Amino acid sequence: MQTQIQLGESTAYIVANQPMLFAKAELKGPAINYARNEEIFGEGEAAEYVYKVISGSVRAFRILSDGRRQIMAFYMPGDIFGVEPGDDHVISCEAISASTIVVVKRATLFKTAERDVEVARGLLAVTAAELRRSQNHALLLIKNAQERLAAFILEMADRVNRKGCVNLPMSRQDIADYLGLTIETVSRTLSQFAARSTIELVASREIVLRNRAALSDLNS
Amino acid sequence: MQTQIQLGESTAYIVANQPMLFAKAELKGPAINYARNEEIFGEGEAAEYVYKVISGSVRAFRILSDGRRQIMAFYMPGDIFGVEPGDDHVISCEAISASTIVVVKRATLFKTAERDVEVARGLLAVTAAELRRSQNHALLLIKNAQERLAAFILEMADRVNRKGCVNLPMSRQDIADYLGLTIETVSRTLSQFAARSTIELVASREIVLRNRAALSDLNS
DNA sequence: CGTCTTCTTGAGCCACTTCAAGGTAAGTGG
DNA sequence: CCACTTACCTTGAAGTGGCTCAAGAAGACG
Repeated sequence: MQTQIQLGESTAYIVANQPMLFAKAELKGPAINYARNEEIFGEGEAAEYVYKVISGSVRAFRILSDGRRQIMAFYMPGDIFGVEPGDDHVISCEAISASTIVVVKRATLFKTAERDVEVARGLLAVTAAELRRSQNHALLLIKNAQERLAAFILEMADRVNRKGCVNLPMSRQDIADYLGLTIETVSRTLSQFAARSTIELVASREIVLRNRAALSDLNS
Repeated sequence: MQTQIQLGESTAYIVANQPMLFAKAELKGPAINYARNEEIFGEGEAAEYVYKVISGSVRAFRILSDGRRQIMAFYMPGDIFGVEPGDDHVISCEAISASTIVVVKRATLFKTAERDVEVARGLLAVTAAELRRSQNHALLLIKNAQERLAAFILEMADRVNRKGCVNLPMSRQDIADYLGLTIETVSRTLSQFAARSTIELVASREIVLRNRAALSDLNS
């Protein structure tokens, strides 16, 4: 099993054993269902669990004092999240759509890592993948609107690809908060892409890539 | 020993054993001197070593195809850098000023981590600290120019504080590339802060904080 | 069918960028 | 020690990309 990580225009694969974290019998936990927009954990709460998306999707975010929201990441089926360095969560997570999520006690995981090298490696791999993701995100935030959306569409196409049709679980507001733009700019830029046949807006949350090269060019 | 990490307005301490990574006899490596602007490693190179700043300072950055540069982090004495998940560096590092840096073979470190839980924990702590740093950086990039500079000054004040006088090793261009602004906006904003006595510009790279509360207010 | 949410589109505005010029500091060679 | 060079920093004026404000369209759902 491999974990895919975006590196600018190229795509690198690191042999990550993240799934192993949840493969060991002792690390199996219950699957929990979350409703649309339900909070999974909030900023400031004790980080008691580690999570894995089975179905649905999740947004991880932070809120500034004046209400601005920065979405740090989206998690799709197969992704692990909630691994944080400190004892408390500094980010919040919510289900974007109705989701099934496996939870594992963090303490158990860390204790197992002390004696099981595989689990320790897995923990490091998860954290490292998260770091890479965050660094790519920071790189995205210095680009202009078109470039940000191109990067976003390509990222999503890689992650939820179904025969060329990209199905977005999140709203325009979620996309805007992820890309550091306003909802209007997101909408306008997608319309521009559609106007020049770079993409096709089948539905507001369903995109077909018509000209991947044009998007890649924008993705520096 | 503890590692300090910025979390918006509050400051959290995690019991990180990063120094342990370099405390073990077997992990000691040679100290190397780098000249101003000398490359320590470049994007695409094999990640053979892990580094620790003894004196001087370092910038870690990525370059987009059109030449835009994003500085991901600055490293000061005591900071460890170069720990990357993959086998190749995806970022580049250069000495900002003449610097002394200890280097340790990555392979040795990873091998030691297999049997020494302390070292494994240290590796995880370094990576996690880097993740936190990167996430805070991403949060910074959605703010306006004043807020970004306030955050930057406070971060530097915490890291290189010498009796209220903050000595910046990096140029305005470095600051601009770190904050996702232009050099002119950085200069103008600092002048604004000085005009309203929030800071004092003793020299272009020497700042005295006159009104920390005003900066904290801007730092959400 | 009506209500609520989400998305799109338009017009004007503003924060930051771009372009341009001048100032300051440090180093160098005569 | 001083002219000269070079790198770096500051400030001004004009331009612009994305934001704000506003209104309407398209879905989703009971």
